Amino acid sequence: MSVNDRKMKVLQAIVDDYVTTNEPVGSKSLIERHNFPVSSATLRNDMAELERMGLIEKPHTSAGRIPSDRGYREYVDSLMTLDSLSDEERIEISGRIDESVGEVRDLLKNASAALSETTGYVSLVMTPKLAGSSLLQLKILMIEPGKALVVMVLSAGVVKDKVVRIPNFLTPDQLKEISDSVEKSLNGKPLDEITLVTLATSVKETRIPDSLLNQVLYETYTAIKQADRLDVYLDGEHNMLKLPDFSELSRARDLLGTLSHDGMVAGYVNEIEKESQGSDTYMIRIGQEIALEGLEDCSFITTTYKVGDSISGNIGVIGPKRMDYSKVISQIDFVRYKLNDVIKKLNS
Amino acid sequence: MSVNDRKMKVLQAIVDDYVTTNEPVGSKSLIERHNFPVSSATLRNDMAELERMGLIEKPHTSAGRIPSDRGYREYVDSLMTLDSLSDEERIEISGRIDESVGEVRDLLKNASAALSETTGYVSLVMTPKLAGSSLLQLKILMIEPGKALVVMVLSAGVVKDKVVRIPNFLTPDQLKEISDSVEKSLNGKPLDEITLVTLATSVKETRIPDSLLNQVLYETYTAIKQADRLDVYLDGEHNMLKLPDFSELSRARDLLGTLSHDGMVAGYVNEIEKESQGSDTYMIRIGQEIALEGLEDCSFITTTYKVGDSISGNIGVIGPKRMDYSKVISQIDFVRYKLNDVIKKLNS
DNA sequence: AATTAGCACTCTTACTCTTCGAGTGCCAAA
DNA sequence: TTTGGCACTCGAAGAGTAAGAGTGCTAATT
Repeated sequence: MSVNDRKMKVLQAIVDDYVTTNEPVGSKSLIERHNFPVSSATLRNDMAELERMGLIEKPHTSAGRIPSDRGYREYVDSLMTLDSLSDEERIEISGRIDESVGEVRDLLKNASAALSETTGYVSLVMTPKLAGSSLLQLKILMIEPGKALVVMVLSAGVVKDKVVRIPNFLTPDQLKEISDSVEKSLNGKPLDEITLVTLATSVKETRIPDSLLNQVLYETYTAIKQADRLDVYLDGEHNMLKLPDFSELSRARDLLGTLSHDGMVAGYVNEIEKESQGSDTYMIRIGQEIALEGLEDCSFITTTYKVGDSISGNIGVIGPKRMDYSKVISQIDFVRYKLNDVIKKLNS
Repeated sequence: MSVNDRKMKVLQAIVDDYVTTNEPVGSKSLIERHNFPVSSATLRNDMAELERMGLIEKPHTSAGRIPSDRGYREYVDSLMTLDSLSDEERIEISGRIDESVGEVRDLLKNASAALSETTGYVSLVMTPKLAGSSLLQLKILMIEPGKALVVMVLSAGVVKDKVVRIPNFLTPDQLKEISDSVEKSLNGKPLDEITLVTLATSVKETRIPDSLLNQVLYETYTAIKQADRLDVYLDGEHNMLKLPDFSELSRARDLLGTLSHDGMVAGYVNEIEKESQGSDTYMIRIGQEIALEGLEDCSFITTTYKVGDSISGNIGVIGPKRMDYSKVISQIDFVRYKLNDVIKKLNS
């Protein structure tokens, strides 16, 4: 084993130990726990070298070493060995997700709950990004005078709807006329290409007064725009309070404060997804790499789940930097697998 | 002023001071801050008496006094003077709630956000209890072969719907036949009186094979049952970490742990609502009175908002026992007023 | 050149001791 | 019933100390 190889083994051992014990690891305990065929003095030299390389650091002069952000990065990129889930965990997760009755919302919520529970960290599940999907059907149904339901069927079988207000004296027949011509002209159009103008030009020959028509079209438009809204299901925030990493109240406060703005988190996920487009399946951000206040001591692992061919949503975990990356990744992976599976069945 | 009156004034002053300073209040500072026309020694006697009565207590021998749960109770029931909201607060809350676009879900979420933000505590908004409301309309619409949308219009104008699966080869005409007869027989029925049997007997003369029919009826049934599900919007949990009352991590952990089970909280609200049925508009639980783990140092104030005549939902705040009750109550009151208002407009 | 033993040095953590002061209870006088 | 006075209690805060884990460096060894 070359000297360089050993240094990497040392880094790996430091990460592993620190992750489990949450204590800065010193040369002596390193020897004890792992069987390096060298003395502690040699490890001290190696560690000094690793520190020069910026992979580990000391909290203070006379303490052991902890991995730096770059150290974790090296670990995640090159040193980590992926392991697989235990059967109990699979069963636990499967159970949680299978118990969702019907609604996609429940499904995603349950997936998030399952993920936060098995990891013991914060989980994140976002609704699928529908902006790119297209409109297969659109129906406007009269509920009662003045009130209608806009029902949209999107590609990949997603159904969205919204109650809208319409002029009181609009008759069901008139509404049907509008509905039919709107559907005809929008059929197959990607959601993000639909504008108020598209809608307005879609209904041409009609005896319905413009003012009435416009109100209906406007409401329909808002319904369409609202359909592709991203919802975020964060779960397990309170888990963070159990971690020694956040035993300082101020850290916990900052973290939970930021997490409570789920829009911010969602925005960030979209951002990093854009950046790392097409590269790895898993997007891992470590410590300072995360551009969110209060998450400096966290790592953020996200990936995507699929709804049909072109539509996907995000799923991920926010935990302490000091986490068992390999385990968490396999946990996310299984949840994602189950999610894909259940959604496929749901839509088939 | 009789001696007894003064004792109550003293209690009031102690609560007021303790709420603002979070320090046990002693006889001397009491004299300084309020102008009692007596000496500190007299107050000491009064305080000893109040302690004998179980209204205040000492954290330790040589400290000032803090209100006991019973002390807070006395304060809330008899001593508190209600004050009203500042204009800024009204505007702030109004803005937050008015910005909700259309969906009831958004409205309730925003109301909850507004409430947690203005109080600085945890807010709770529950969806209206629909169990008692009745079914005005029910339509089952074919979306595509094998998939249908069940749309329900309930009393008070609430619209609920759910995508359900139906047999693949069921034709739109057959579905319409089922839909029409179901609607006819269920029209006006309270939700909680509808059972699978009711449904089954509603469709009698038909040429549709039983097996197909039953699947549709069963799915419709689950859609109806799901309609009256209670959702809970808790917000501002992280606010509790800012309070000195929860600077002990373990308390904060227990509290947030319990709050994360929003089903538990919802269940508790339903329970206390049942108990205090018909009494006050506001239900206030203080400290140990709250039968939820981790909320021993909290108070829980709830009230109801209205959707139409007979339907109502719950809204409330969970904060530290040591809160400005009068202020929080007026804040809840205003949010509730706005909520009632917006909902009325939405349904009109 | 790489490894090792040894040793002086550093820095945190935990504990003890002390002091300070706010607050109390109670007594005797008004 | 109220008040001044006083001894007493107890927590909070600060200082000092000892223990221990870990380091870096030097000189010897392989």
